[in-house]
Amino acid sequence: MSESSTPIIVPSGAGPRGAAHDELLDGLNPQQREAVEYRGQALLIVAGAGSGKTRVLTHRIASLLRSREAWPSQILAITFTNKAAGEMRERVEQLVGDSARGMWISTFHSACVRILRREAEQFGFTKAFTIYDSGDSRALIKRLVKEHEADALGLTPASVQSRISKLKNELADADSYARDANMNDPAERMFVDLFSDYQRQLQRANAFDFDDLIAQTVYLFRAFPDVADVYRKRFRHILVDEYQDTNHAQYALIHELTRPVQSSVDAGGGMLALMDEQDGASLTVVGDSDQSIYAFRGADIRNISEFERDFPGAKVVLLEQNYRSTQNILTAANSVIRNNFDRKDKRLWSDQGDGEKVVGFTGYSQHDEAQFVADEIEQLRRKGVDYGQMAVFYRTNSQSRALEEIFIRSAVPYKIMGGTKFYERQEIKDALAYLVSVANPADEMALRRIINKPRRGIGDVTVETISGFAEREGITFRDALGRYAELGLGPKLQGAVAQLHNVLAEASEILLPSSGEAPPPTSVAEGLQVLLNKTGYLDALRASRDPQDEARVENLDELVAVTREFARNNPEGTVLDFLTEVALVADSDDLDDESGSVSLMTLHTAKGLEFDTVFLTGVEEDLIPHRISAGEPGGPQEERRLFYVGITRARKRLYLSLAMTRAQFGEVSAAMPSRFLQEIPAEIIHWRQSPGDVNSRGGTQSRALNARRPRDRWGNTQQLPPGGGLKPKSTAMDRFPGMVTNKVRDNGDLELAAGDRIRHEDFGEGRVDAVTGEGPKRIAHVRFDSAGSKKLLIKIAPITKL
DNA sequence: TGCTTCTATTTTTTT
DNA sequence: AATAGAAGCA
Repeated sequence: MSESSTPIIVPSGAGPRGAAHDELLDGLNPQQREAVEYRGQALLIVAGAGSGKTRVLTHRIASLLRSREAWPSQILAITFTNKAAGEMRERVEQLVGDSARGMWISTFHSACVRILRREAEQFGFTKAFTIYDSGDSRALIKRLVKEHEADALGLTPASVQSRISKLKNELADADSYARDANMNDPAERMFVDLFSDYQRQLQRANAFDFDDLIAQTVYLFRAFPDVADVYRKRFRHILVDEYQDTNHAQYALIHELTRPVQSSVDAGGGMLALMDEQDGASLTVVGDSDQSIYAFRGADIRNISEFERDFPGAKVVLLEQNYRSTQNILTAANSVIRNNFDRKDKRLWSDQGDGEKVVGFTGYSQHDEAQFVADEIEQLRRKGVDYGQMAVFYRTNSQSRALEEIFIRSAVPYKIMGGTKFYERQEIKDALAYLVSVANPADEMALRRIINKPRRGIGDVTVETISGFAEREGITFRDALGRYAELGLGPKLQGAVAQLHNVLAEASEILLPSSGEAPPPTSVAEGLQVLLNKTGYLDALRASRDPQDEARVENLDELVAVTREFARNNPEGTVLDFLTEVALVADSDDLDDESGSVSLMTLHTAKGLEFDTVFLTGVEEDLIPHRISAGEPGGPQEERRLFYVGITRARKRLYLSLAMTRAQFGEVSAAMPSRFLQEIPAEIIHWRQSPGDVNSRGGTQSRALNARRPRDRWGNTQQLPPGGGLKPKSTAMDRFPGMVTNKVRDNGDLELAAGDRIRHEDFGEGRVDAVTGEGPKRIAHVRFDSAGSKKLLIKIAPITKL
């Protein structure tokens, strides 16, 4: 690439990289240094798991800033999660101090929202646009599918949604799709109709869905080169983390941003004084194709594997030394990932020594497995390992239930990352829909959601009446509410509509004062409370006899607390800023890590994190690799990468566990050990209880237990125990002294003291060593005669005092 | 319109 | 097993 004829914005080029840099390079290995110091248009850092890539990235940024090669405002760093962004910002701040302020360090999505809020007016949106999460867009699609009666053609809301999402990630729209589709097929025609209708509705509601945030930004840049140039001139150094997980739209966005700027400089008086070409921004990407686990949402591994082709002259740096894990853990990881063909061979190594062996365990049921995990956690805790340094991973969110149940009973403090998100709860979505209805009156979806919550007697019929009126008059649905007297409704309904309208108007005055003054920081909390109280939403919940509604009230209290917290952190923040944050911040980004608890999360959420001790549970066929992945192209390989990601999160101790039977859909079925287990060399696994142990033949072959299930899928029923039948038939149960049944009770008032003897339904008799905690959280520390020491939550443990 | 009851479906992963 | 949606009835 040609040298840039450096224009105004770029600070004077690099001075000799001397003394000032040394401390930034301290403690880095030669490859890491190279990655920090390289200066050029394009740099690919192939960073194996635990190879210190965040360190390299932050030091690279710091190095650019310190040498005055870049101002903070010229740096754009993109990560995949808000949490990663926050961490990166913090670490850069540690290196360079306050000057980190002006940098953009954010996710693709938040960066795009920021750009779109500024530029929305360019193409038919307002800056008050709302962001539809997948639930919102599913609701909209569902309505459209119904209206078009598309189900008759075999189109379900779910399938339509995922197809639209995939297409958007490929930057296709309804028109471009229609050009290549077989339009003789009525189902295809219908899909195209739905797609374009969906897009029309979004536009009308002044809303973007998740995929639009990226795709529409690309569209904006392509349609308005002047706008794009503003950002191209501004961002001179772009850094992208987890590049292997970018999809086509994200790739295109990066491409647009790194284009050379071909712009005229306005010399004043409308005269174009000189044409100036400036090189595109320098691009640094970091990634590891072995950790690509988001193909299902359009991530294209080719973005990284063809980087050198896309950016000719790109420099590639390989980081293979792992600073995180012991050699045994790395050996396990390497020997698993090796089985993926079509990958560049890469071997992580460590100089930390072998460390402990990987521990394997096979439980009878998922409860049994969970009990093993809980016991092991307690034992490690007694040895001084912090709860916060232990994590439990699983493939699917539903697996967290059994773990949670046992953890509660065993008084293991835990937190679940991700999963059913706070912001996806009904009552929270309702409350947010109220805020949206005020902030973005064009959003009919939000209004429809809350128009009859709480019950106002406004049903489908009335909604359609209002909608029809709005259409005839050419006004928005929201405005139609304001003209309640003209809707031709009965007096009761008219009153209900009028009341809703008035509350919305009142909240609007608080949140977006018509005087044009900036609302005070407390306005969001205030507005929300007005909406919840004066609409009667809270009253309805309080009056309800559904016990769940009590929890809903608490959740709403918490939401109000969140708005207050938001106001503290963002004194200038408006209701729009609040809604944006809520839409884009996943629960896994929860920044206040309660360091005193064990983290539970899916393997996907685990990416990018690390823990001293990792429990990888449910290592079974049909779970990992997941059954559904088998049919998908590249599915099994992606599952293997996912397993690999899980293994490489562990620093010192890795546990792999599975269960012989697993309950799913309310039915218990036999489970088989995952094929991935066999890929790990036997000598580095120490099986506390191997699948072979539980196999009635006592063989080493991995087979499912012949549990007393009539529907054992191999048709086996019972077999003789290894000993040849001297003892009565051994059932699998004999081998599980710690097996757990599924009973929960309430012994809220059971009084226990040290020295008491108790009987536990699963663990037998034992002696109480100590009682700690208060009230409903009282915990008994019990030494059982046969099952060892355990902590039990007295309130719910199945125990009786003897 | 709203409540109750019955039925069908779900669980792959997420910004 | 749990829940959301549909259908049926008041």
